[in-house]
Amino acid sequence: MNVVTRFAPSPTGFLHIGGARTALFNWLYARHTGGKFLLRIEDTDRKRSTPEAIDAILDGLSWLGLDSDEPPVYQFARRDRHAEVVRTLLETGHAYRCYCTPEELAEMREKAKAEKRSMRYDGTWRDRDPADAPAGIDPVIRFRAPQDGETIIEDAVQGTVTVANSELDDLIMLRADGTPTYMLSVVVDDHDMGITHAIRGDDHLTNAFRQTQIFDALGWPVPVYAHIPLIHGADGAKLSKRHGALGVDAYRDMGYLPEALLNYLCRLGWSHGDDELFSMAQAIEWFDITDVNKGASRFDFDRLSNLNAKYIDASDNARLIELARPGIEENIGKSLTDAVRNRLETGMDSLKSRAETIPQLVELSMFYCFERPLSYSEKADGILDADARTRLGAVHDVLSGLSDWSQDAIEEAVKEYATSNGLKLGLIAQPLRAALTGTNVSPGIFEVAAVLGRDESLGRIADAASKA
RNA sequence: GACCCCAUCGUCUAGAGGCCUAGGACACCACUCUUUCACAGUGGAGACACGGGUUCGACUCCCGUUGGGGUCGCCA
Repeated sequence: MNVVTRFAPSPTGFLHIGGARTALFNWLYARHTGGKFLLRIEDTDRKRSTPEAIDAILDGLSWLGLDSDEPPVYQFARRDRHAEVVRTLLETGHAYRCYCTPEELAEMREKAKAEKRSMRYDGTWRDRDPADAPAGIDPVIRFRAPQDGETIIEDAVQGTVTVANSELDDLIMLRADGTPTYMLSVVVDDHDMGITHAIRGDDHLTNAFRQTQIFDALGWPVPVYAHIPLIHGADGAKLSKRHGALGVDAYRDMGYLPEALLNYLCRLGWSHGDDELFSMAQAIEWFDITDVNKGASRFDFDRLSNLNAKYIDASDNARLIELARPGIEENIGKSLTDAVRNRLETGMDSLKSRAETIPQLVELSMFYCFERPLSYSEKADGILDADARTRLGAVHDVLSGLSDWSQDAIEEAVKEYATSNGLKLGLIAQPLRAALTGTNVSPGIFEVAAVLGRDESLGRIADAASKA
């Protein structure tokens, strides 16, 4: 079988993290099987669908590299086809017109709630004579659902799930204004697009029963359903903005790399033995939809950050500088000079192993970018007491005499000075760090001095030595 | 409330009846490395929700309880 999967978001907001994972699993499964991955924008709700949301979703997918094999299908554009299918259903007796008003339905709902039942359309118009139709009311068209027996779905993730048909009511397929509803459109589009596997969130599980019934009424084959568990927040409750239900663009802005997010998302509800860090190429090779877990998992920023740190460390320096540049330039209020860029390029190797996110990388890099005189952090300020400043003055003199400004030469000179004066290296290294970086946290101080260059280093040391 | 689904360390998970003295990763704690901070390395603490079955033997199978989640729109 040629596998065809799809991601079918409704464009009512950004591409959130759960949607991203749904897209990822569909994409992985299609790539794994050599099938196709399609995209369908479910924009039949005209009131809530926006072009901005469509762009946000498309941007999010492309940032993650979840490319679809064909241009997206816009569901609303297919409304005539949907209406046509409803007409067929009407002709074959699988559908009927219902003249209940929204108010009457609301009443029904209220009553059901009061009686602690779930709301089910009572079938008022199911077998009623169309001649009874009240004037002036545009009817909706409902599906004539089977009332006896049960509907079974063989879910690739959830297993066999059965529900009594008496639990399901006659859903609306065509609204009073003639537009199709989701339940009908999905069935028609999945069929017409040749979808073989519908991989989607767990929240659609109950919809699968009704969609199965519609497929059956139409005599169409039902796709393989795979309902993947939802992602919860850190507290186990539904994902809210507070704990991660953000658009993928927010993760980009927070400084996460797409490959880190992808790797993390893969491990939420799916695993390949003990493998934690792997490429999408490996995931494609390993992924199978039947290996997805049934239980919901919680979103954990710590794990994402940990993964992100590894991907940052593995990224090439030019890319990291580009990613950090906007943040750096905002801090220094101007664009990067070549001199600064050079420092970043040589210093990046030891900078990047310290950062979990791009903003952290920016923060760690700033001391290479600021111009003299540096401002000192509270801790750096504390380190630079009178004694330290005196020692710095002496170190300045020693280093001024160096003919070779290499990391090794600087280290050797400083160490020699320390030993000959009976000073612990820390008493010099820490003030040196404060002087050169304005902070108390940085890569190795001799490396920093080497990267900064002779003039800049000496200048910064002199600044600190003479500071008030 | 009704229906459906789920249940291994705090979190993500490995585990397809004996391989389990339940493994790995994140987080946490200690130590090593680094006279900083990280990275890395070593070690530690930490779980099969509960109760019944089935079986010679259950984390693994069945039932129930509890807990969690989803759905119940002329939204998708």
